[in-house]
Amino acid sequence: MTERLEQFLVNKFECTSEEVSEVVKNFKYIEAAKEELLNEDGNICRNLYFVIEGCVKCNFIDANGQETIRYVAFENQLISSFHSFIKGTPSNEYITVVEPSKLLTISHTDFKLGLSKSSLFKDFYIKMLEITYLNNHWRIRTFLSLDAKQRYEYLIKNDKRIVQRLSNKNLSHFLGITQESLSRIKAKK
Amino acid sequence: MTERLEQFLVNKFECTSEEVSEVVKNFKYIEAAKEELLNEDGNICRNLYFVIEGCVKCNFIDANGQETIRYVAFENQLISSFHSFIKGTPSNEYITVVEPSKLLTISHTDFKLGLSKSSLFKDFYIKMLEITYLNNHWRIRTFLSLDAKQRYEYLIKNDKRIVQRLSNKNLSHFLGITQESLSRIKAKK
DNA sequence: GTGATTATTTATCATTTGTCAATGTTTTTG
DNA sequence: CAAAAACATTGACAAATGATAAATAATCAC
Repeated sequence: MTERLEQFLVNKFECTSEEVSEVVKNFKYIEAAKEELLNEDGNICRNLYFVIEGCVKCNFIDANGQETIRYVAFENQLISSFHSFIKGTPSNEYITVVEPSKLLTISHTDFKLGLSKSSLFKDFYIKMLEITYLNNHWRIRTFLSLDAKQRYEYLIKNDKRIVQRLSNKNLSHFLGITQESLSRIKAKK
Repeated sequence: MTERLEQFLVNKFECTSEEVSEVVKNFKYIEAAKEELLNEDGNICRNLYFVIEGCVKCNFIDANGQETIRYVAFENQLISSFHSFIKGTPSNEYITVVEPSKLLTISHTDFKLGLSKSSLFKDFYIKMLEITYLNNHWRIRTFLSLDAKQRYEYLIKNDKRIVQRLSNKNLSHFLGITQESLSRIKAKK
């Protein structure tokens, strides 16, 4: 079940399949049902996930019960409550399965071990952080300079999967607006 | 002029001063005047900067002439148009000096060279990406779940330097609102 | 399949934020 | 120092978004 991750790594790095399997062998395969929580708000996030198939979100609920979605991962994307994973401090968000999913997962312990032993593993980590950076960069940029409607149109243009596969509710929470606002935006088009 | 960077590295890593100087020797000292552009929108950003003293911002101007500030660096912080620096593609933002500044800078070429030669340099890069991740995480989170007033109060509580040292105009552009809105928020308190 | 639950849309009204304009204040520059 | 430019505040109004409620529509659980 690790072909997808291997392929992902081969695409991102120039390296042999032996090197790739050096990284991949540390991951283990799991399946997760819709609405399953891979980590809970308040707990230290000790795992990193790679989505083979399905959809997983990082989300949190504020004092008024309002949900917000910080990040969504589909096929061939990595997901974790990374601030918690990095620092070993409690997370402030959930990791919630959105669609029934097939995942590869690695524990923080194995991750650190891999980093200390393998140079390719370190390169993998750097590449992962770089990809994450680029993603966050655009997320910040769109929030800074676009209104809700423009952010919605940005997603349609640049990340259509999110618009197509998330429910309106989830999509609105990813955009940082209410369901009702998203309904109006879609109606007005 | 490299003591600050050395100290920064010693604080962040457990390593000897010889190891630190291995990284630091690749940086060179420059001074920059207020309003000086370290990189321009459309150009590939080929340098990374460490602020010894002063203040530098990453900002962009939209079609209506509206400025937005994506990131601000003060003393002991790194700054670059990192998406451009990483991928070697044209930047979509300026790097603008806010206060007269003393900086250390390293070219992308020397950075890559350092990465390929020194293991500590790779660790430095990982640490830098992690710090940047944490920063972006909070920036995204506040935009998703807080309104302008709450974001302003968040800054006062968690990053007072930004409120104290930026002009109202710059601060409002960092918060993603207009100067007028910020004025009203401050008046209402 | 049916009832219960959840999601979506629509409408109304309140609040926040943006736009434009006017004015006062501070900073820059010659 | 004085004029000019940039910045900050305030007010009036417009547009965007949130809150609440109600009516469908879709999905889930038994």
